[in-house]
Amino acid sequence: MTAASPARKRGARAETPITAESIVDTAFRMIDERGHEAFSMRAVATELGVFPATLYWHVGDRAHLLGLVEQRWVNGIETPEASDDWRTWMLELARRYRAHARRHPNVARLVSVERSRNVESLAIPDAIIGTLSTLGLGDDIVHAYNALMGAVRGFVVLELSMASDPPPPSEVDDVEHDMRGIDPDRFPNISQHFHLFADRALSIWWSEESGDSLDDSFEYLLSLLLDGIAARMPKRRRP
Amino acid sequence: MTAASPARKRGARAETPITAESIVDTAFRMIDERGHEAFSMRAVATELGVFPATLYWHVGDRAHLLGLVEQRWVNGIETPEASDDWRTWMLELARRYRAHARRHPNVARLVSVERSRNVESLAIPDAIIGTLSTLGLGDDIVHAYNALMGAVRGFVVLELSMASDPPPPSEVDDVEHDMRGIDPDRFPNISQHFHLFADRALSIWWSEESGDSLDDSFEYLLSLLLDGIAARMPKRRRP
DNA sequence: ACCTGAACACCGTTCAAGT
DNA sequence: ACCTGAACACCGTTCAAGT
Repeated sequence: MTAASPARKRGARAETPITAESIVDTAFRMIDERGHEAFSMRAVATELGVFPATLYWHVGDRAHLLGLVEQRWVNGIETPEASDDWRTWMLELARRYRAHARRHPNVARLVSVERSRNVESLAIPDAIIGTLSTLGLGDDIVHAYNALMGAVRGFVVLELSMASDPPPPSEVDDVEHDMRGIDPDRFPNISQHFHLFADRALSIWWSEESGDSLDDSFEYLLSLLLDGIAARMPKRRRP
Repeated sequence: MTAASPARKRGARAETPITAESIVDTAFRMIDERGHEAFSMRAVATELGVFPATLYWHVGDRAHLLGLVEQRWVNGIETPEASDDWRTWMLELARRYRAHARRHPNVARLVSVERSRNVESLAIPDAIIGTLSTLGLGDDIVHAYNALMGAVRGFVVLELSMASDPPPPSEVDDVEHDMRGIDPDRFPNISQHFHLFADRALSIWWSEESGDSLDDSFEYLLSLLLDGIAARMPKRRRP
């Protein structure tokens, strides 16, 4: 039986008509549930019961489809309602961003490495710039923006790249063993502070369950960033 | 003529013997010079004049080869000599890291997204922990480490993902046009501050030449991070 | 120990041809 | 306008067989 080929006549329409939306839907779900390795144009087509070429008619090529998946992903992030305190607003946005990324780690990771220029996903940048523009930073506003954006998104990407590329369960003990057995002569400092860093730090990490262990580090990073920006605001400003 | 298949007898040795090192060498160079799309197991094999299976004997599979490429890449970063001022040391390391990444953007980007658990590439983490451990941060040392690591590496990854996935020259004008023509009603803040952000900010970027435009933002980020850590050090410490 | 040669099960993408 | 069916030029990986 040819499960891949839909039992339909040449050129005939599908029972359930294929739309760009249904394709993005399916792609998102496949990546989300089964990881980036499960995603391919052919696999999406098979899942929808059509031939690969059909996708190209509706959404263009693979890169374009991933752009649409990215859009859907960022649209899932709700910008916090305006607040009179810029810090709580920024803090809340950063937390929501990270929470959303951790809710869909496979999607978040794939879209953050494959594409980055998408006019449709500028809602969050715009909101951040809006908030920063009230602080009187002058031309430094662009640096504050880049620093926040790069640090927060970057932190989350790195975190995800560890969490969603876990060693196969069969090897997790080997990795842990390697880590615990690192040469104290080559890596004296890691060895000495191993109890603090073990499975709790970027690059020094192996299990999958320790997912919340970077929560405090993320908060620490945010306080560094926001304190620093606050310190660079002009002392007194007129409304 | 079959340029792909080496003119050699079944089972015969290659003239120039293939080593793991020569394979990593070739893979690094191909990614570096021609981008990640030019890299494949088969392409590396062809370049070396051997059959694909040969690579598997020497370096294992694709993921393992990329791990070796990553090692070679990080080994290219020289840790600064010990300094009595932790800030200048940390600053110098961060600058070298970014400079090295920008020297080999294609490699840096590929290895930072594909693998992240490599016992061989812990030299830099170890050095950072060594420096941080002199500051008296207590258990916060792990958060300082994660914040620095995540922010700095993350910033650079995002920066590279814009620089090394440039729109094809044929489309660069379209992208710029799209950016300049964004709807002021949807994105009022970007529109208002467009002159500051145009081609100088993450997600608001199109050309390839504007590569140095994030230099100042990177320095700004570093000062936020280092100032913040300094402020969290105990006021007076005994030697 | 090291490499060939072939095979397997996939990819993304294009295109003429059908309805 | 929308989809099939087939084709093209690729992948990563495995494995028996050679030297």
